This record gives sequence, C-alpha cells and structure tokens, in this order.
Amino acid sequence: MATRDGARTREAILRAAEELFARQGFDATSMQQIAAAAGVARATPSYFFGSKAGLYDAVLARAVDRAQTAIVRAYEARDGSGAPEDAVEAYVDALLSFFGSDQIFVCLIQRESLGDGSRVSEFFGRFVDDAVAALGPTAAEAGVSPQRLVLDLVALCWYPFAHEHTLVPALGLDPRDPAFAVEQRRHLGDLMRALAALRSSSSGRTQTP
Amino acid sequence: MATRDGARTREAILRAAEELFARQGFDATSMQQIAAAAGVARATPSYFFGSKAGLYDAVLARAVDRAQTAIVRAYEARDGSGAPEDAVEAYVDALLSFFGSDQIFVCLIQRESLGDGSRVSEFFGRFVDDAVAALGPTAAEAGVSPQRLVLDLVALCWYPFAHEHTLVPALGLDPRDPAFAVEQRRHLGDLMRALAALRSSSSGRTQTP
DNA sequence: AGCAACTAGCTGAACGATCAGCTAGTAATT
DNA sequence: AATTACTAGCTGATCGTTCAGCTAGTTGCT
Repeated sequence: MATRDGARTREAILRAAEELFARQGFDATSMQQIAAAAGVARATPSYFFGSKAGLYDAVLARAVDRAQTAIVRAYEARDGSGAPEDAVEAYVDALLSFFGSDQIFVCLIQRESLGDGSRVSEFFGRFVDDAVAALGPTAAEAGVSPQRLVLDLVALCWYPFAHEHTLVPALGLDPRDPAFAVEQRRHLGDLMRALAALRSSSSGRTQTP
Repeated sequence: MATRDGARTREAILRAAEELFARQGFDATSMQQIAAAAGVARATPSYFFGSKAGLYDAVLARAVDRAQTAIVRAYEARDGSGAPEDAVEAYVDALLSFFGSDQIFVCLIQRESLGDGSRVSEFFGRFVDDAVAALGPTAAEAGVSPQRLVLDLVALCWYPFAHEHTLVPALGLDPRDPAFAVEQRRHLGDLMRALAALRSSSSGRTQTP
C-alpha cells in the first residue's frame, strides 16, 4: 500500500524541493539534492514534474496557494464587523502570523522579487485589490491614500522576516518572539491612531505647523 | 598605455561582476559571463581575484564601502544642527536617495539576507550603532524605542526598492519617481509628528509643536 | 478463479553541455 | 632581464535531461 503511491511521492518531492529552493535558491539547488531529500531516485522528480523549472513552478504555485488561503480566511474572520480603526491591527495580525508561520513563502517570494516578478504579478494584483478594499476606510480616516497605507503596512510586517539574519538581529530584535508580534501590532495601531488624531485636529494637509 | 592596465582591467571586471551578481545571483552567474561582459578572456577574472568566491567578496566589499561612505556623508552633512524632529526626514532622505541611486547595493544585500547574513553582519552592526545614536532623541520624543524606530524607517525606505517589481507596481507606484521620494519623506515625517503629538497629549510630557 | 495484457510508478545509467580552476605560455611594461 | 598582465586550452566534476527497463498493481478475458 505504501510501497507505490504516486500522490505521496509527489508530495514528498514538493516538500523537499520547496525547502531547498527557499533556502538555497533555484540555481544553487540540484535535482540530485531534491531527490535525495525526498528519498527517491535521481530521475523521479523529473518523471513527475517534467523538468526542474516545472517543479519550481509547482512549488511556487503551492506557496502562493497557501498565502491566498490564509488571506481569505483572515478576511472572512472579521467580515463586516469591527471599527475601521481596528482594521489595521487585524490586518497586521494576519500578515505577521502568516509571514511568521510560513518562512518558506517569505523566502520564495523574496527571491521572486529579485527577478522580474512576472511569476507572481497575478498574485500581487489580487492581493492589492483585496487589501485596498479592506483598508480604504481606515486610510481615508488617517488622511493617506489606501495604496500608501497598504505599502507601509506590508513593508513593516514583511521586512522583519525578510531580514531576520541581517538588520533585525543587529537591532537585538527577534521577529519570531511572540512578544515582537504583540508589540508590532500595538505599535502600528498607535501609528494609525496618531495619524487619524493629527488629521482631525489640523483638518487639512500639514504643510508647516 | 591603455593596452595593459591592471587597475583599469580590475575595475572593468568588478563593474561587470557586480552587475551580474546583483541581477542574477552568485550561482546563476558564470565566470564566462563576467569575463565577456568585462571584455577580457575567461581566465582573467580568476587571475585578479583568485576564485569566483574571491571576486564576489570583492564585489560585496565594494558595495558595502559605497554604503558606508554615503552614510558618513549623510551624517556629517547635518552634524549637530537641526531639530530632533527633522532627524527623521533627513534620515529618510539619505536612505531613499542612496537606495534609489545604488540599486546594485540593494540587490546584493537582499541576496545576502536570504543567506545567513554572516558576510554583512559587521556592516549592519556599525550601521545600527550609528542609526540608534542619531535617532535616539527623536525616538524618545515619539515614545518608541530607538531600535524600533530604526527598524520602521529602514523597512519603509527599503521595501519599495526591494520589491519594485512585485507589490509596488501592483499598487501603481514607482519608487524611482522623484515625486515618490518627496511624498515618502513627508509621509514619514507626518508619522513621527503624529506619534510625538499623541505621546505628549496622552502622557505628561510637554512638547511645543 | 486464473491467466494474459496493460498501465503507472520508479529507477540506474548514460548523454551532452557547462562549470570553475589550473597550466603553460605569450606579450607588454618597467 | 625581470616582472606584470593576460590568455588559449585543457581537466575533472557536476549539471539537467533522456531513455530503456523493471516492478507492482489493475483491468479484461476466459
């Protein structure tokens, strides 16, 4: 029963490949390494996925799928309810928990963004549409464009995980520490509240106060 | 005179290599490519730099040097003078102009941070020390830790360039547009002022705006 | 039930291409 | 003459891909 199971073998190869592609990158990872890590023969990954590029595409599609599933769940978890001020904290929560739980996704996307990004442009298009729709009211309240709010929030949530071996440890911080996520969420919520307060008090564009 | 010039050839090789390493990564770049781009024979880069790894180290050291020079210049350009509130805008200005002008540095560091970051940890250590010292007063005024302020500012300035082919174009933004830098600087300055205002109104701190 | 025909899963071996590094050598500069 | 600059050619290793072949499991026929 377990001796020959195409689905299970496929899964093992995908699992091994995504780990290696994420850690080492496409070019630094050989089919030999993938096969060894998956516990199959050298030719088996090619048998199932046709080519190295085909295997990589499958790995990337899988990671993107995980992200989209997580996003959908996060949106429907607070569908409709909640004040627009809380939207930022909920959004930050969702981003931080997903990025923190799926390091492989972060690495793969980071590597893609060092290329031309064409393989993930569709994903980002949908992501932006959803995010702008969800954060539009909050952005209006804070007096910033929705695009800039999304950019800021994603940047602030993404960076700590994308640079957890460079700037972040040099600052003495650890993005995997639960306390970090808690503090980050509160910190970004403070920022939004502060912006909204500044906006309502000065009632216009701040040129030179 | 110009037919045989070690310094000039070295320079040409470094220039070609940094471009290719940044665009394609270490493993996807061959010595053959580098030599062709530099206009020399295949063995010449090895002659000057010993090995591919040695050439890469030289390229990285050069890029890090450019960054450190830019940082030093930015600090001494406003040494001592200026209000602590302006420190953020000056800092953001320096980061944005350097990241925008040296895309190769951004790519190389981004690739390093996908590894273990050991080759650039020294650079980040010094960078953090300087930044924390420069932004300490501003951070205290805004009621956040200097580390978090540095993390936020670097994340907000870095991300647009590190993802200029993925999320940023999906948002309809262009980090190379001069208007983007202007708006980003003002936006982050607003954030800091808003935080400081929130801080002074909620606690006993007195601060004249 | 039993046997033959067929398919899916998987493999080891071999292919041509390309890689980085080395050696022995030539040509220009000092 | 000596040193530096530079190169063509070679080498062993490794790369991704291909392919014939083996095995386990399923289906169809009697």
